[in-house]
Amino acid sequence: MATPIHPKDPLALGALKNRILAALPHDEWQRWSPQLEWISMPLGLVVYESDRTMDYVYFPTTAIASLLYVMKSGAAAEIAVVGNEGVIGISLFMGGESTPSRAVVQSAGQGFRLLAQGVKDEFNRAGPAMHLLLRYTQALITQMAQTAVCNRHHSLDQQLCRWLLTNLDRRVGNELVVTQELIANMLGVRREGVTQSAVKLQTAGLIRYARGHISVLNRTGLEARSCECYAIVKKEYDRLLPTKLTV
Amino acid sequence: MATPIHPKDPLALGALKNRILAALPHDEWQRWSPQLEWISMPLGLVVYESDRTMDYVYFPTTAIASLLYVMKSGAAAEIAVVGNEGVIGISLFMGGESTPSRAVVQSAGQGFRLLAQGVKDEFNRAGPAMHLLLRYTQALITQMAQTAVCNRHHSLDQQLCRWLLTNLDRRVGNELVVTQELIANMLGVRREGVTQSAVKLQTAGLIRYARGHISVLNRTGLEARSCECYAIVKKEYDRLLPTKLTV
DNA sequence: ATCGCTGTGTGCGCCAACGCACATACCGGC
DNA sequence: GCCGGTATGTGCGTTGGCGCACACAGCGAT
Repeated sequence: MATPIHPKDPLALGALKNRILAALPHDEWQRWSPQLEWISMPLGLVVYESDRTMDYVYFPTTAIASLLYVMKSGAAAEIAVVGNEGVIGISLFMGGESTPSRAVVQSAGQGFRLLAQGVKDEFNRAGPAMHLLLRYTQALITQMAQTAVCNRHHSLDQQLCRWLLTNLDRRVGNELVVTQELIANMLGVRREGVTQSAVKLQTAGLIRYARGHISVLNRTGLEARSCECYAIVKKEYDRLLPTKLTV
Repeated sequence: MATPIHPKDPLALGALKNRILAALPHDEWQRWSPQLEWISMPLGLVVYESDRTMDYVYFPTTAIASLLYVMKSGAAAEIAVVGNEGVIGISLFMGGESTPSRAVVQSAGQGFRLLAQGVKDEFNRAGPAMHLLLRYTQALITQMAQTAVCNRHHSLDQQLCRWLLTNLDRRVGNELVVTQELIANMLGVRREGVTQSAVKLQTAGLIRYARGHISVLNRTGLEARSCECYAIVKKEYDRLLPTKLTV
């Protein structure tokens, strides 16, 4: 289930940057590759809207999206993050076709997309691709569950560390391009609260930031300040998904 | 996908009390029924332990279980509730075999169980039963996601209303047998906080309670005091799962 | 060089929920 | 009828995060 494919095909090279696509066996890849569309995913792109049937599933490579629920009051809260390890639009193969939540690109980048019918067809073969998607879905479930726990019990300081680490894992390098305002929106807290926590982290020498750029200077330090939720979720992703990316 | 089966078979009569089992088509029911085991699920039964491979999946009929995560500190938080509408042990067919969370019977009752291999075999047929289980899983995902949002933004008063309604939906009658202490544990809050909210609800004439028994006197009133989360989740369950129970 | 917009820093009063400490009330068993 | 355990009620000081208000700092456009 883990043989990377077509190392000389430029499409495959891109696809290797997504953990799901990279894990597709040869036959599955043969069927998928002609249908994959390489796209740009700019900041703020609404990948899918709540209660709307989706047309595509998305496999981010360098982009990162947040699944979030927007309340009637307008306040929002992030439910999960999907980056190069996953796929956006699981409800297409889970059978519901839509969800009450929304997916928004929170860090611009690229990705692939695949027409809804394409995934469904592949899923209905009940082969390795289906099992891969289901295992990913279970990992996503764990992330959501842990988010619920985290929202209940952990401090903003801890949650900020977790958020930074979760996003860092889905990027190359040690820099995040995101404002404190945006982080606050994702976490569902006040911008001022994020500032205060960020000041602490910067004072402690763990991060350095300025106007929408955050550099992580001491990853281990962040992990130590984070709550257990980060490690729990990461462990589940590593357990459930084959082969980490090498690209 | 929705034809109830064998109305004269006592096993089927019991199974009709679980929304998943009740929705099984005839052929699927023929295969499952010999393997189903009717069991009692007492209060406190740990249906599955975190990170342990499960041996069975469970289909509660009158029992209700909570999926919860217990932190290193010992504090816990409920992630989702599973009662007669669902199945406990989705990780068996999702492919992960275990989860970091735990399932505990929170309201004693009965249910059916089915050996792990039985569900897997059925699931691998990729037929109606698989699609039914996946749609249920999506509903469960929605519940978890909404729990995350709720934990972030809503007051204890609102969350208590939601919890009562969620549990009421999985029981017959208008009475819950549960202590405030237990509710507090599930919600991940202080027992005193639950008392204070409960006093308000009783004063408002919405509920009446004494020593572990709560009677709901005014369901509509509870719905009005609850946050939007309750309705969102209920709507998704009704959308994703066929045919409400008639028994 | 200046203006304006965006992003960050900080102070202040407020409130929900917390931790702790007890008081009371009910129920079952001897 | 009493006793002990369980369930619920209540007060008090603390605290993390909120809402608001405003100061300041960097960066780009004219």
